[in-house]
Amino acid sequence: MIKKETITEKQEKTARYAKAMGHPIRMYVLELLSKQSCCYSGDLTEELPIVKSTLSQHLKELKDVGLIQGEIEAPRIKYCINKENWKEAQLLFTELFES
Amino acid sequence: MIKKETITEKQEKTARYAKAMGHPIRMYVLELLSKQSCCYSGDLTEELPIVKSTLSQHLKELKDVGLIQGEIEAPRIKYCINKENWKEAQLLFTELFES
DNA sequence: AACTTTGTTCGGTATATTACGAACAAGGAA
DNA sequence: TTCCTTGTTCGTAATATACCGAACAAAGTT
Repeated sequence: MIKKETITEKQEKTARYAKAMGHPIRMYVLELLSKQSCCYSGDLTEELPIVKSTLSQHLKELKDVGLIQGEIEAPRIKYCINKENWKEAQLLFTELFES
Repeated sequence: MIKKETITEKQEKTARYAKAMGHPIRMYVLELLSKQSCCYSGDLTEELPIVKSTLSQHLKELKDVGLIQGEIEAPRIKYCINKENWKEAQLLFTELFES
């Protein structure tokens, strides 16, 4: 965490979102969920060249940063975009690119 | 590098840009350059809480991914946005968030 | 209760990232 | 030529990331 007021909270937040998006697997999941409303991680394990434990870690990262959310639908978990934060990220990136 | 056609080239590229943007220092530099047309890294060293060698590494990363470019203006180097790639990144992120 | 399915956590390993200071290179100024 | 300024590269260290397989936990099925 940078502590010198040169860097704004906004920049920190944008960077945090960008970092979470900075991996092909996570980018894939985000794009999928942004078009498809929801998915189950079992589906992802089949499509993606990684084992479930690794996928779980990537999903956790996306959850931790707030870009997705999971809802238990036993025995599976349904993932979707966290619309509020997704919108925030969209705004942050739009502002960045338009300035 | 993921090699299983699930993940598209576009997603790989977007993730690559996102990763480069995924650090507060680099985000700061990008935002500055996107509004200000150019800057010199000496200015950045004064504003930012890092030493010049660390800054040099961050700038190299942004250069390597193609988001900025440097022009020698001895004895300094003038940095600006690489407009072509910046536009590409903008497009990729816009598409991602709008889909 | 025993089994199955689904996903997380743990332990371990390999590689990448971030950071610093020292040393080096390039070029202008004295 | 000898400084000085600027920025890169090198060596090093601490921490983070990415990945796997095995073990574990939760909850529905048989």
